[in-house]
Amino acid sequence: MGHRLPCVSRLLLLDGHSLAYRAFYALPVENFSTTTGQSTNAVYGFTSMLINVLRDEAPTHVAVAFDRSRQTFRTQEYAEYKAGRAATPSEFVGQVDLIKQVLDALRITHVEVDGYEADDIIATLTGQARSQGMEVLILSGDRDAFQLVDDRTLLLYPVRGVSETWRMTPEKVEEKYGVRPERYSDLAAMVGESSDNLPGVPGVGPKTAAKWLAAHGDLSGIVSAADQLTGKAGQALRDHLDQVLRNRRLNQLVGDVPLEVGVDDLQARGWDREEVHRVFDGLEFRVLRDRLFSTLESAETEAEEGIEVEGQALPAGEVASWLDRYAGAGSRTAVVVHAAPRTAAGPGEATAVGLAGAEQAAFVDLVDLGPDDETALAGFLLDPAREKVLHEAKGQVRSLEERGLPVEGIVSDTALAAYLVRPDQRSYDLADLALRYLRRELRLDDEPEAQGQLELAFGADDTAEAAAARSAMVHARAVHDLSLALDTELADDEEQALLRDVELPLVGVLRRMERAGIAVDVDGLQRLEREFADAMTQAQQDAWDAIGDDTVNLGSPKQLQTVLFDTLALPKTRRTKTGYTTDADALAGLYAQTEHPFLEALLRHRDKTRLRITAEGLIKSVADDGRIHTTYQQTIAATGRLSSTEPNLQNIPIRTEEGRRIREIFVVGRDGQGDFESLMSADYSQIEMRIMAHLSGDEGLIEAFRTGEDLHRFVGSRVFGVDPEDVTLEMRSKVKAMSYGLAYGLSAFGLSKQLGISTGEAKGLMDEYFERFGGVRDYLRDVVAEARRSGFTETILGRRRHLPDLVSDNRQRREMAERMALNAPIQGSAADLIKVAMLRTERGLQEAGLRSRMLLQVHDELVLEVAPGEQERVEQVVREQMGSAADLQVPLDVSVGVGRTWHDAAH
DNA sequence: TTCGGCACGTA
DNA sequence: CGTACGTGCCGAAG
Repeated sequence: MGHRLPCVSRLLLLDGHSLAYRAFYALPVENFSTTTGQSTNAVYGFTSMLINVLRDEAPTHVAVAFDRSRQTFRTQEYAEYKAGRAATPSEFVGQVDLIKQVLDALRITHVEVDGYEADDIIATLTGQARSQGMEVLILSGDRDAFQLVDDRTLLLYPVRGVSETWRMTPEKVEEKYGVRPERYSDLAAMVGESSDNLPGVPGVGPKTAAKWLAAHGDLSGIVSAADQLTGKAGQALRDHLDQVLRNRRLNQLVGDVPLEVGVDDLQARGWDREEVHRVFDGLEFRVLRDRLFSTLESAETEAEEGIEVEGQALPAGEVASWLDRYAGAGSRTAVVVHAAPRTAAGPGEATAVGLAGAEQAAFVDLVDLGPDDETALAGFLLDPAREKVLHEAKGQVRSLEERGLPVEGIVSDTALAAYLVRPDQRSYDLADLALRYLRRELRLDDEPEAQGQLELAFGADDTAEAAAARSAMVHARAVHDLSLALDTELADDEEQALLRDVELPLVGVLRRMERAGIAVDVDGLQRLEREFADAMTQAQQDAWDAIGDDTVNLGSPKQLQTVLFDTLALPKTRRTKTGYTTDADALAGLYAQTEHPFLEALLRHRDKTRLRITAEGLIKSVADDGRIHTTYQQTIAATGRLSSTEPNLQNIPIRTEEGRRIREIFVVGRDGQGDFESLMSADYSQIEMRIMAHLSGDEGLIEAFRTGEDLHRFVGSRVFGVDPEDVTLEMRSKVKAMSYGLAYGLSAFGLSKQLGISTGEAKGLMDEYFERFGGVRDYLRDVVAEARRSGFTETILGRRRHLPDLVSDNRQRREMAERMALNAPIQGSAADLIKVAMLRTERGLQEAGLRSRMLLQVHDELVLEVAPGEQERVEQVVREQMGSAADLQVPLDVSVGVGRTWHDAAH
């Protein structure tokens, strides 16, 4: 795709020292060291740049030039050349040798010559390459290299860290400095170069120098005309003429350095895989090694081709024999479903399936399926011994079930597997996965490559049916091959087990929960919606009255800003990208300062609007059975949590009394067998804090949970040094905010903001906390350090999240990744636990022969519908199964409530 | 019509 | 300058 074909030889030259220095100062040294204490930030940054340029530019020849010593002809002429530089930092020492080891492993030539600088070597090789008609790319952070740029010699000049370079063409040099590249050294001689300790002419900057060069051609022209130069700058030049000419001699690169290698010796060779592993292991560069292998190996592979598939649309009566021959027990068969479009009445019913085994694919039309074929297909789908793989199995199975074809024996879901491999992708689209893991294009329809053998099966008469069959079989082939490829991509046995024992079985649980839905008191909901709407209108009128303007749209932040900060001239709030925030926090702050009635009405309007919209959305979601059926997304949240959509039932209000009223309309309902008795809500108390106690092994926190005392009271007594009974409500709430904040990477600043206290007080609070709970402090520090080393975080069940930004040279991104690394094991382990709890609870209910069923999951809470007479037994199952989902160093506390509505079941 | 930004609900 | 989500509205872009 991106890389060029090597018709013309392309030589890539790197300035090893300047790039290593760039990297050293761009990446925080404290974040890059091996367990033995060797600093590696310069090696990391250099190697990262090297990989990027190899990937993006696909050179045919490569060399890296290094300075050998500071003694060169330049220091002989001018002792102060490059003097005044700070001594080489001790952490940098030794990294250049490590870089050379990396280069050796990659079989990239590096060159250094006594008495010359890297730039001179680069100039010499550039000259040789140009005379042979090669294109040249130079990657250097030294501006002296600008003089080498021409229409076939491009300079990649790093800006901002190690991830961004400017492509310096002659035009770009001229745009930046006002002169062509061949005149850049003349300009630099006058302007000076502080990094080389070459002083410029006082009062002469790039603008003046460029103007003179434009007028007089080059530096010698300027020298000849020096007497005619006007102004102070002209006089200054005359006064410093010797210095300018000396600068010019020094910044002239040497084009004839005696070298032992020639351009032909620099041809890119295959790299030494074993040596790469050895060197990268020693450097503890796991992320970078992955990147190296994936970028360089993909460049080596052939251009992507389409999916090849062999198969046919099965004629009537042939389904059984095809299945026996190509989809027997012990082999793996991909199933891809074509479904009718989803309607208001329900999900789309399956109309056809594509199948693919190891060898052959097939297409089965379900619309006019004969009884024998139906039996054969149904038997195959239901047989757990005949292993099936699907992509996004939940929806596919749902369509098949609608068609009366239940499925058992699913051994992989390619979307779920890909999610476990890389949990923070935006989508797991089949075509994307095929490209990424199979390096195959998932082409459809008129692409001849995808047709292949299929032409034979359908002949020239390419009907719509044939196209559908082809598409289904190509997809099935992709799913089959992907499922094998993804098996090997899963990091280890633990992740395989996570897929097999947790995520895959959960698909069925979620499907049943979605199908069950939750009953709704529609009349009550409509009354509520009206009530909120009326209150909203009233609030709007009050707000308009307060400012004497009934044209302002209170829902428009832009118009609100005009009212607040122009018309009312209130104090400015926190900045956003487009202006000043009007969020509830800021408005409340303004109200506290000014008590302006508009603010009160506006906040009330916000509240009521929100509630009305929530109620309205729920009304729209009620299905014909009087219930709301959410959809759970299993591959969205990078931490491993589920999410809920259409509608989202994981963000139903609970914090305010008014909001809680919405929970009253979620009520106990009935199914085909009759009425249920109640709703039951069971949640883990302080699950994330318990996981933090477990993962950190902090004795204080573990004791807190084992004593069974109120957690925040216990922690408060330690932090404030008082007896538990003397912990005031204020102390408790501060400690509570801090405890939860810690799991998100909260800073003292953030804590102070939230609690409305000074940063100093917040800092003191955190220090005191960490003093008392040192295990937590150590854990939070170590978890980030470990993730930085390995490149990923891990949960209790081995769910990984990769965080390459932990080594970003961009501070914002790096610190964001650090907070993610801190939070992911905690939030993710909690997600692991509740998923296990769901599996066990469903199995427990089933084994106990109970009709009661699970309806909702809200991260740490399960909502169940309890059948008459089953309450006690259901509670026992739920407590037991949720409580034993994992064996932690602290008990898992489950609290249970029961009631007619979700609100009443809260506790 | 599409999309980014804002605001806000939950754990 | 606290993590993870989904949704609705506005207003600028198309």
